[in-house]
Amino acid sequence: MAAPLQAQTLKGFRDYLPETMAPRQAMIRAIEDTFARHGFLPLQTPALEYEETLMGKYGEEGDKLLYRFEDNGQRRVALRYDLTVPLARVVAQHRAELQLPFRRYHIAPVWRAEKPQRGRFREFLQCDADIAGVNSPLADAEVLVTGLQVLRSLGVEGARLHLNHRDVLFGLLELRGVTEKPQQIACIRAVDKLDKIGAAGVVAEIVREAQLDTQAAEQVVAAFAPGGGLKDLQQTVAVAGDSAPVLKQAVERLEAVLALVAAAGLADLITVDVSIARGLDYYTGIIYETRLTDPKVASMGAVMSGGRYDGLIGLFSKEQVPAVGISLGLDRLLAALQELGLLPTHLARVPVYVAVMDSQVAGHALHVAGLLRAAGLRAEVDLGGGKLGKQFERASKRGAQVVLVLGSDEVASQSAVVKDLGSGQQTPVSWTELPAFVASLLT
RNA sequence: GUGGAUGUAGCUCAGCUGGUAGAGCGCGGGUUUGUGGUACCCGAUGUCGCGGGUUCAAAACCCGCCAUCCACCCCA
Repeated sequence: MAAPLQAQTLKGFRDYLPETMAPRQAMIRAIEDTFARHGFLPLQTPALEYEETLMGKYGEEGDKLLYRFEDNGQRRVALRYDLTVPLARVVAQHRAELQLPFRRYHIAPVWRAEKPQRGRFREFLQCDADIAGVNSPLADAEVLVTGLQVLRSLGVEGARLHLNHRDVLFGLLELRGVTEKPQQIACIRAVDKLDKIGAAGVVAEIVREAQLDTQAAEQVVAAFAPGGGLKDLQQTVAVAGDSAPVLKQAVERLEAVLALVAAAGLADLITVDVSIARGLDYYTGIIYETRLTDPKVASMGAVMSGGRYDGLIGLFSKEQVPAVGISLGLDRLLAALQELGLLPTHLARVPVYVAVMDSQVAGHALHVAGLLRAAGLRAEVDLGGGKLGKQFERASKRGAQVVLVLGSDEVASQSAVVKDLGSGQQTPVSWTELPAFVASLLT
């Protein structure tokens, strides 16, 4: 006999066994439901796109991480890297059929050829909600509120959304005399690491990467340093006055968005954080990331982020269409929750087990199981046969909560013995009473 | 892409300075009659990641490869 094939998954790709898939699916449903309740409609797009659709949208690094290849018709194609660029393509391509503002949600896997790490995979599920067609604080706030409500509906505690604005970054730098784009980007990259390598480390990196002198670098860091909250920004604006119009406008935008989120009762989940940089590729307005505060999983990075991208759709169309969105990385969130022991385990178990005394009653067992299933209860029928003790053993090993025993006596009286495996108590119940009785045991 | 750590039964791991492998959990069977989980008894586990080398002898030492994890980079 030939040796069996190697059973293996690709690096960075994973199987989701029921133990993780069951809670994962419950989360997906909750997210979808929350998106829908916030007025977003479902959209789906192909996993594969033309290479040129995706190339150059994510920056140098991003291009390297695209899965690219040639299809059987010699077309250059790539697996989607996110859900935002496909959305931009859709809005441009179906512009005539869509009514603006267009609100869509999209839950689907994306692929990035990165080096896998804890909480970082090559295939992972993104859950996005975006609004195309409106550039306003209200649209920004609507998207943020939706995202925060999603986290709430998932029961995620200890998450914090760090909000910033792209023009705050550039405005602060220009105020310090850093006006060259490459220098600005180098500075922003460095500042992004403030909480990781400290102020001195950031100064060093700016001197090295942006070729500023130490004094200038220190000034830059000072502009971002002291926690970098909204108050610091407002103070900076007050001092700078009209000499920093871009900065002023960005800060006003942040104020407006924050006020709206506060009115929705979610202010305590958001803080302004000028050190948030994010990909500078297509973002043009607010940017943000959401991190879990528990130190055990803080290093896994952001679980939900996004921002405003008013120029992206225009790349695919003559018309400029502003847009803003949020993106939740479900598999990273799931990995974090799993590590924190916050995933429910009961979902991967079937609560009702129907024992079958002998083959004579098999048909009746199916009938009884059917009564429960019709009532919305999850039930499985024993398939292994054998002694009743064996069947009970299987039931409890599988995590069932209730076992129904069905023998010829029970069939004769149109009843079943219902045993609660938790308490050990058992009761004979007629078939008509069965669904209600079992349901009462499961609550 | 750069640097570091790890790789022994399904899982978590032990195996001291080289003498061809162990534990716990899990798994299978049993403790007779239509009752599981707890207890007791018995049992099977394995190219010691892969390929070379050193040696009388390698799971252990050396080299290469692969995989996983961690940090950097970047990100969800």
